[in-house]
Amino acid sequence: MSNERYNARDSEPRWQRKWDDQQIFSTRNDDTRPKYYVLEMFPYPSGRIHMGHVRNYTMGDVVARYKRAKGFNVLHPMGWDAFGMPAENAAMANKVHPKSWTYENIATMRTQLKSMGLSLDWSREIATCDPSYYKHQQRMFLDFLKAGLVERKQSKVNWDPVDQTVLANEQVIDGRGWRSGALVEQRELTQWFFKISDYSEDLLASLDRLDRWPDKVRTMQRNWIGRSEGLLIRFALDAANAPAATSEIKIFTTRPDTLFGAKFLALSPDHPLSKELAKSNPAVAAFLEECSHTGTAREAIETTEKKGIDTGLRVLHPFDPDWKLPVYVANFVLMDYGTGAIFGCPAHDQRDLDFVNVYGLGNTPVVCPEGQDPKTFVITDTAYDGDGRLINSRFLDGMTIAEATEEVAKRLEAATLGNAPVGERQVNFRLRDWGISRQRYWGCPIPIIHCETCGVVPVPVKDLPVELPEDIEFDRPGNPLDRHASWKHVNCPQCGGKARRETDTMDTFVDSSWYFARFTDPWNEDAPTTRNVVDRMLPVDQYIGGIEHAILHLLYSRFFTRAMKATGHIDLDEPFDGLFTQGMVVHETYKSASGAFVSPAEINISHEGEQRTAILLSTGEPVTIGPIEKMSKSKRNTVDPDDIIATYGADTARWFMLSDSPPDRDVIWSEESVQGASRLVQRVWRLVSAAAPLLPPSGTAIDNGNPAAKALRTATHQALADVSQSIERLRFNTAIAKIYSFVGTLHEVVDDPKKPLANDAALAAAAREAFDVMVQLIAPMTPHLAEECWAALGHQTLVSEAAWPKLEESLLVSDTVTLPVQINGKKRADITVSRSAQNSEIEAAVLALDAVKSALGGKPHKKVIVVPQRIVNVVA
RNA sequence: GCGGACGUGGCGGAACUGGUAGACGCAAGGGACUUAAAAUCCCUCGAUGGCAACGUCGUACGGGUUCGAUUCCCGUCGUCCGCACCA
Repeated sequence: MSNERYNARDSEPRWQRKWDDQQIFSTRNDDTRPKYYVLEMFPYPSGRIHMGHVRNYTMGDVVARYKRAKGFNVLHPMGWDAFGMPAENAAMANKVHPKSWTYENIATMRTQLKSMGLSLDWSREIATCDPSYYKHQQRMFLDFLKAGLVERKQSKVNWDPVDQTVLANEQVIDGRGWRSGALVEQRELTQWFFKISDYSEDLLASLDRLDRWPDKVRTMQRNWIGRSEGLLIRFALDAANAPAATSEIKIFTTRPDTLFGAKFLALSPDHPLSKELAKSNPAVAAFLEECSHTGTAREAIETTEKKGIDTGLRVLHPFDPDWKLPVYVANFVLMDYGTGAIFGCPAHDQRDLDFVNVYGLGNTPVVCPEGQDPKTFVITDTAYDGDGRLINSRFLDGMTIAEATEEVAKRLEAATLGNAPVGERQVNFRLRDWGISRQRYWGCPIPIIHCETCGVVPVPVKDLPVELPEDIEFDRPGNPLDRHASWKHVNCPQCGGKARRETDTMDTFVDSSWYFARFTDPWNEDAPTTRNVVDRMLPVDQYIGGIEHAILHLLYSRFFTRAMKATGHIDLDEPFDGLFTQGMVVHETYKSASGAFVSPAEINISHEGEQRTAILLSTGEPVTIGPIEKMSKSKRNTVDPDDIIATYGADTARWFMLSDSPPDRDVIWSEESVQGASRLVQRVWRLVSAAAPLLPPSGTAIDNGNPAAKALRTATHQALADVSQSIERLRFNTAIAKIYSFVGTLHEVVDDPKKPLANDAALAAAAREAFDVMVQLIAPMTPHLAEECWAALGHQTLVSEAAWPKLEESLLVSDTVTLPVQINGKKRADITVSRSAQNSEIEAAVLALDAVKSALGGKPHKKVIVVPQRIVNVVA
């Protein structure tokens, strides 16, 4: 065999140039073949690509290359999610302009991505920070505004004191900013909102149809949208001490059946009535003040006791005007869910029970578990929220929860208070509107002008884009746009008078909510989309990215697509037909004796039997091998893709990323496994080099009558079938395993000491087919190696442009089939029978087997189960 | 607390809708080639008993359904993820 090693460093740039020169990956919008849109979540240009990118883009590239070979018009673009805080932080720290910082990073990362050999259409590259992109985003903002999908309102917002900006609910994790990690504060600000809640019902219901999404993501979105059905009940205030302007309190409940167990009503501290009462009641005012200091962090919520204050108000029970309930303000009632007020049924709600146990209001059980004697059913410290039948509830007694719920709803719908019904069925959602205002410079300006006389005035479309000024200072915290000397001072487009620009910019999640649509025609300067193009190229057929976007980005994009539909920019509801969430790249951690983390490049690992020990290369001191964790700079367990590509080549990195773990699970990066991948690359090259001179031209007729040739063909087409199916299902690790096996088979053929390839024309012809197919099978994963092998096999074309081999299914079916024979479920023998054998024939043949006879020991068998083409089981 | 996923050799993992458990890779051990090393090639590799043929056990644990269970059902334990005072 050839001793010449495959030289990735020489080969890879050569093939990349060739693909580039021939523009084979640029996609034409007028191509009439069926389209297939493959998209990986576009990167934030942080500086350099990391292994997570390598994994993500390799997976997408395999799908893109495979679908291209299968004859689809594949759209596989790349761009940059280029606005965001880090650019401003860099500006503050290093005195570089966010724009130049961003574009320099893009240039670096583009070069890195190109060195991976991705089949991307770079002619469609976009950066969201480019005015040619955000111009259209501003246009859509104005369209959404006109369509009533944008709202400006004062609201309590999550304020990140470190980044000095507002955060959406989705961006607050455990009470902390998702980026800064700072404890989030509550502030009252006037903000722009996208009315995502208009689509709550649709966003929820449509999840059922997204059957090519992971269940996990759908479940997370369902929980986030949080639909619950219940009853809105209006409680009349006891006129004796009701405030002048108020005669009722509205509450929302999902348990109207427990109405006879009510002990109190409770208002949120933020409820308008609470605030009203505070004006004349110092005790209430003091309580509200106390509540405003309670944190929103999870720990604060868990440890805060249930507290309240009796307002002195009383309400009348809807079914009994003589039954009066006290009205409290309570710290555990949320203003932004339901009506901001509840009725408390302590026996069947733990929070209510904790509350009454503090204030001594008692409880009355009204739902009794089946089989329990109502007379002995007592609630003390644990509320009962299970099934049962109603007790202590007058006309509801004996009903199930569902029956009682329905009965209460019916009666209260029929009853009136003033001239409106007392009860009203209502559906509530947890999902809030999406606050998009950010007090930052490096974002898309909100195209609005505030005029003293005209109020809020949209920037006329002809004046778009509203461009960011470039002369900007980052010497102080806060929004630099607001401090700019001239930028915000403009004339009102309506009256011409003095006016002020909106200085807030949009949340960067707006930028990424429609980029997939822009990729379909990034050249259109007049509109965000070109309708006859976007409607044909979308939806994205396969979207690939990290699970961390399960709610934020994926929910926003689903909303944005609907809003674009409502404003005529697209005809589509769901942007992503198939979604795949890939796992992380993780690595061992290492610590020196001093306890500091050490990077993998600084150490050497040696084996003593199964023991692994590590030492520091520089000093020889021992290093502790720590747990496997997500690659991160702080743990110093990162591996730079550039180093790997320089040492082993992009194909090795790609192959490794696909091989070890299922793509949705974490993959452990290890030096040994990378070397395994590298071995495969070299092995394929050696094999092809050795075989090429012995093979007849492609297309040479094969004599299937030759048993060795037939066997090889069967192996070839089995591999083709298995690998194709694995790629279709995104099971890259099993595709890789099949390729390893098939390469092993080819190795046996080439390495056979009898050298039949040189002497057996039929086998050589079958081997030609086998090698051609093998190279095509590896082409989506290791495209450079595949091109090199394809050329070595005498092809004048590019394997990247070759059609996927045609499967000959007849080769996969043999005349005979070997069935395992079990006795009582344990395998004892094999039997080879004709494929068309009748069950009775098989049964007789099996019973005649020596192994079966001896296992039965002369005793009769009970029965024989024959599963055709699968297995035979003898029941003794 | 609620919801979801998962638990298979020394390790990553495979096993289509219940049908030969451990494919493929990594690590390890033995051997060939070499002056030597690297590279490459061959063999072994779940546990246990046996010289061997072969047998027994084995997919977190305990039950169940079935001719047959890693797969389905019930319970227990553990790990991970998401949400969380949502009425």
